[in-house]
Amino acid sequence: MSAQDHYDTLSLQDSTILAETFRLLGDPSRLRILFYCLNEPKSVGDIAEQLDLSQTLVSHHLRLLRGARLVIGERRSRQVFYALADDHVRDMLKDMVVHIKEEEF
Amino acid sequence: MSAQDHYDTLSLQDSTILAETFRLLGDPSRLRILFYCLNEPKSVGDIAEQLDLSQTLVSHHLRLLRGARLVIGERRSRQVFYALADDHVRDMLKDMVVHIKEEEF
DNA sequence: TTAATATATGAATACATATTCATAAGTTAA
DNA sequence: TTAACTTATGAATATGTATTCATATATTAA
Repeated sequence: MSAQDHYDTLSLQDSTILAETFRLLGDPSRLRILFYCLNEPKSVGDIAEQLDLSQTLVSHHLRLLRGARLVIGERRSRQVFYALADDHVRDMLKDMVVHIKEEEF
Repeated sequence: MSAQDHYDTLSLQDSTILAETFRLLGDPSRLRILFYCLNEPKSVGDIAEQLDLSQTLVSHHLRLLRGARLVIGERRSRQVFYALADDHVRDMLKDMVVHIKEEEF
């Protein structure tokens, strides 16, 4: 993106794409899943157990996150390990936490 | 936030707060409103006209955004001008666009 | 005051979605 | 093969929410 590009007009299409990502981040369970997988891949069962969510629910959420390319899954024998899709997603999440924590409530 | 703090565990409370913000950003109309007000305050009627949204709908969305302290409104005689609440919100939105645009789809 | 303009609010509706339950599908061990 | 383990999927439900309509509130002009 060049320096002269501006952000103040968001096309209908761009806003829809961007909103879709935000919408997926707008659920506490999904956010916790993403942050739990932030640094290293985690298995579905591990996620469910550590975050105290049902295995079924975790699977459903992971499917949505996969569809938006926020995570990728890799099968290792019986288990499937999920990780953030790339560093952009990782940095984005870290940035968001910084921004949120900087707000005084 | 100090350097030794980590991001990989998001408490239930933190995830709820963070998700609430993301959820609000996860709507195309609200996103467009926020970006339209990114650089200078805009009146409700101006927003509605330029984004082709009903005045009522814009008001409803602005109320939600106000509630989350993402925007602030200032009355100038008959009109009310809305602006982003602070630079954190502004930077956050700009960062997100950069991240999204960097993804190759 | 009344009229006109600008914004906000409450109710109603239609649609989306988070969660649970039951069960299927994939993988490994016996 | 069967059995155990792990993950995914489809249906059902209950809750949430974006949008519209009608109307109220606030401000200014006449």
